[in-house]
Amino acid sequence: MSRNDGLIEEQFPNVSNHEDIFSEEELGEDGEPVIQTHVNEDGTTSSYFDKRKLKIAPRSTLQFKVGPTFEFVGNYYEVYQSYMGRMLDLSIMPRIDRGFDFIDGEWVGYKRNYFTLVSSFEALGWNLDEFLNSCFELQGDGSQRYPIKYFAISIKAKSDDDHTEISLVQHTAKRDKGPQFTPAMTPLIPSSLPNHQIIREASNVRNTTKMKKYDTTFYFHRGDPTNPVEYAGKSLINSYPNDCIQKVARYERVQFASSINVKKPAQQNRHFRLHVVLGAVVPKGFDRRDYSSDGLQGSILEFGMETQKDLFIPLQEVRTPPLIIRGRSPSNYTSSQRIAVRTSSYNCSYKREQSDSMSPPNPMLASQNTVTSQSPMIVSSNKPRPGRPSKRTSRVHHLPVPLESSPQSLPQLLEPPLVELLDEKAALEPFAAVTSAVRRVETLENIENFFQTQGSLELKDFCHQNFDPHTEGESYKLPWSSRQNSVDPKDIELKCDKEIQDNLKTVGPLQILATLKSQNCNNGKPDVKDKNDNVDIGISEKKRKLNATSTATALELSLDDTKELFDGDGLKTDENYAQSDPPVGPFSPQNIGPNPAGELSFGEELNSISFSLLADSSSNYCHVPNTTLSDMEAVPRIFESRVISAQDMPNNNEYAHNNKGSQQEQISTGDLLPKEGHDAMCTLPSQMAEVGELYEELSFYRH
DNA sequence: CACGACACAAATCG
DNA sequence: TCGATTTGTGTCGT
Repeated sequence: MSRNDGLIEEQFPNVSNHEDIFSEEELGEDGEPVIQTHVNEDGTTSSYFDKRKLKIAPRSTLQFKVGPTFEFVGNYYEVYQSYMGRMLDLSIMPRIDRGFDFIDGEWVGYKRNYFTLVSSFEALGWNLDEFLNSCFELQGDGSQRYPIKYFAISIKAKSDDDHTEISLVQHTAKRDKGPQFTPAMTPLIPSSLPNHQIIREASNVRNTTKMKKYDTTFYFHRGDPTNPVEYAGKSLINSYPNDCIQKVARYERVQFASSINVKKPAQQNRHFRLHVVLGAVVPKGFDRRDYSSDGLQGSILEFGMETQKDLFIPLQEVRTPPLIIRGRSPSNYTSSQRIAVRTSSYNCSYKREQSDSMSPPNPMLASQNTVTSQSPMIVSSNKPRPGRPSKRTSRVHHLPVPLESSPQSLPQLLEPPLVELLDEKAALEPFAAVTSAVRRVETLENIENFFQTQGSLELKDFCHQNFDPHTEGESYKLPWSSRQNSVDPKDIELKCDKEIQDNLKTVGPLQILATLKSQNCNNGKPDVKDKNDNVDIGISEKKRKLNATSTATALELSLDDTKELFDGDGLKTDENYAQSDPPVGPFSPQNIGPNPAGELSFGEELNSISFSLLADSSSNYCHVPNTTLSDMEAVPRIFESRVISAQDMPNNNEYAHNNKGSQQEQISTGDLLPKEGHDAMCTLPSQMAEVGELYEELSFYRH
């Protein structure tokens, strides 16, 4: 992992001793937690934070988070096993793993940022081999049935207001340097849905060993000699379009089209929904006479080459609750929130009084704050902001920042709260706070003091209730502020505070909400018996253990003094398909409301919670035959209307020359996808019609 | 103000 | 440990 491991482990033992401390640190000016953390099913955590208030590094694992639970939309056509007549009971299993935060009761995404949606589906009651060895037929509108070539999943976005479809765009890891395409329909076989953590770990794998490790999780290789099962020639598995068949549809690096309007004319937020559709692909002869393309039956997609068109017939559909997409307005980023932050804190007369006995703000210190600090509370930065070098970088912070400031100068303003915070802390604990032009270490006491005395007025009550300076006697160092306005998840210190909100665990800057219900399970799982029933259906109640062990560097938080947090079954409201409006987040009222006992309580099964700050996937590695390697790496891409030329790829030659580690994967950008790569083309962009349009993307990866 | 394009920077990957 | 990669987002220019 990283250099911070030691720090975390070293500090962790202290956590249980300071449960009552750090009650406010994680609270912002408005009294809301800056980060709310939800424990996922697999022990990983989803940290929801408002990008207007807190900027997190682009590659931080905190950018991965489970999104909203999907709700059932409907079942459409029915599928039966050929000859036997057994009806298929299908269930879409989707999950969003990046891109949506639960903020103030709404699911919020960013137009400019990627989101990840993954989905698999299951055929209830079927053994995979049995399933793949069978044949299935689609029950048409009439009495006729149509042979199913394969099953597939597709995704789409819709406006929740007018139900129009919204374009989605997918990028490769190369983003601007690579092609863009619409999320493609993905032929799929039944499979379980990999954990959120697996999706995280597998999100940017280039290492061949690692790719092999995940191969069986995501792919089924038809014809793999190591597969003991022999499939009949006419079985379903043999009618899939490629030998490499996906088990999980992974839609990564997806964005809403940049052209969408995220607001209604009246400036209200538009709401969108992401839909996942499981369908069956049948030959074009499908009789659709009774079909209304825009009715509840979903939509039939026609695709394939002219000579052999196939139809994607929807079988089941699920969707997210309404989503808000924030546009590019500066108001949606921290850079625009600084005035608010500063004024509310900086102008606090209460704080001013307190400051009398302290050193005045020290702008110099802050301006040179290269600090190795780590509090996520520091939403401020004293470092040049990302982006192009500012033309105003010459600004010197000699004086406390004035309250007035033009929007233009804003980005360069210091964060007064930080400035004061640091200085005041230094004044309080001069011996503990190492104040250096380049480095500064803060003590917990100082931090506490700051928040107690400088925190927003709304927090005062909490402060008085929970603050107990005597429980924290030692120089428990909390590296303070730091990577500027970014928060390193590894820097987050875990602390408990069972009194703030009964079932919210305060973990340093994080609030861990331990919940027995997962928003991921049984998504889109309709009542199996009642097809075409859009009504809310029962949720299968899978008891989940919260003490899931994480493969990551996990911090076990002792909860000896805690009891039942939830009563499991009674709290699974966000798995209730009927509750889509308002959207139900991970923090349902039941979850975050105080409980009568006034204690944090967890389910009986919960003895500990593993907070996985950073997943160390190394333990998950395993070996897989190398035979599929070339396939795995042959990721096909198209470059839409773009002509790939020397101009477009000025570094092409360099790539080849620097291609030390890779064998022959290097393929010039203009080359067609090699033969063996075809089987790996499970995720061809939907617009791709000809192999000739394919370009090897490896050149992008091999530098 | 919105969007395409380019740029920077910070964590991850290998 | 360090260079390459990936991705949030700052910024310019239209």
